[in-house]
Amino acid sequence: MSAVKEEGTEHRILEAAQRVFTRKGMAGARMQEVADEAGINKALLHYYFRDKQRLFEGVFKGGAEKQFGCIWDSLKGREHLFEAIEAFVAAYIDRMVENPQLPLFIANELNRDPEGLRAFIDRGMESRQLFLKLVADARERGEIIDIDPRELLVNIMAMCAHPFIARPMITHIHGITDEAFRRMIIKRRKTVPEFIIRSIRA
Amino acid sequence: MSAVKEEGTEHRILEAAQRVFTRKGMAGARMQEVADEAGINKALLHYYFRDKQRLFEGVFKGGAEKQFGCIWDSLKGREHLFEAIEAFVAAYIDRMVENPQLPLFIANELNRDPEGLRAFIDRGMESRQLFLKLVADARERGEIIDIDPRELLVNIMAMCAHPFIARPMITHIHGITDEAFRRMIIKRRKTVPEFIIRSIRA
DNA sequence: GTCTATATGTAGATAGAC
DNA sequence: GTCTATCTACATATAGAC
Repeated sequence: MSAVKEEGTEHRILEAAQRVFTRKGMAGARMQEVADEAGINKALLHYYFRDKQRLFEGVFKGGAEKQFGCIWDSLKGREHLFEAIEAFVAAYIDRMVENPQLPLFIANELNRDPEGLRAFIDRGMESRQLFLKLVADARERGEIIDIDPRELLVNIMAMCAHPFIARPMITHIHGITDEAFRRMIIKRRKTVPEFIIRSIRA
Repeated sequence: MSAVKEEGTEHRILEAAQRVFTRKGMAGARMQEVADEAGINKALLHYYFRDKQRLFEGVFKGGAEKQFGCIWDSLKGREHLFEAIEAFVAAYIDRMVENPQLPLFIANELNRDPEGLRAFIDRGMESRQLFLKLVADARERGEIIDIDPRELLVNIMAMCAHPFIARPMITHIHGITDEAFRRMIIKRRKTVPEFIIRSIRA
């Protein structure tokens, strides 16, 4: 029983911490709130994760890093640019739907400590190379116009991530409910790749 | 001299506070840091702005709200969609260049307290209406394809704001310097409207 | 492994001299 | 208007019982 319980508690802590950290950010998060949400007390938090920084890293390694990793992985093995874009956008949006606070959380922590999360970013390097190659190939075949591939990647990620980052602004200014927002996001799995490909097709 | 000095100090405080708040967010910002950066001490901060919350509001009213306001204003008086998009993107990027931390700051505070900043968002309502009308007109004239105008607006804002929000990620993953980043942003004043218009042109 | 109680540090805010 | 010194509150972290 003890082994099971240990895993169970640690897991509950990590899930609670992920929620609190992504809601409030590193600075705004309270250990007490994490403890409450995990159904334990503060002391036990420190028992499992010596201090706040290590708890944060525990969340990041297990959660955010893995989620973003599998977005990049969606590019692996693709041979055609358009197909790669569709897969990437779908993977990106699906992960964000699972954890809508993630993009803002990442943006904040990357801004707070750019060096600390270098390993996280580096995970995407290989896929970035593949993406650049797919763009170059498509360009050579005359399928797309001449465009800076780095800018293209920025645009793609912008259209995937931004709705989640600016969600309160979007729902308010367009006067839509959370449910309507969700439907809009689902639609974007299709409309975003279309939007991008229309723009770059030769 | 005293009147001048009062204005001078209050102004220096607001500028310092804007920098610290946008760097660290509301929760992460320290009154001490604001005081240091303004070249005064904490007590004087509280003399000018009773507490942290009011200091925050002082910064927001005078700075962020005004800056975003003039982005929306760039749409006023436009009669053609493409021209409006070009003006909007240029205004958006120019304001962000002046204050690169602003988008992340806004995103955070909107997320923290959606109701509190309602007035801020509402400032854009009028221009939003105009934008929707310009899209409808262009659609009627058969100049653009059939697209959800709200999604279009989301895409435009995404491409303007996201580079600033994800800046550490972009510079690191593409291995570019801050100077190269700046050049990329300047280029985007032109390339983003082109990208968008290519995508929606009938 | 989990709790209660407590120590320690720090940030926001005030008092009061000049 | 500006400062030094101080109070208070709260968050992180630890000690120690069970």
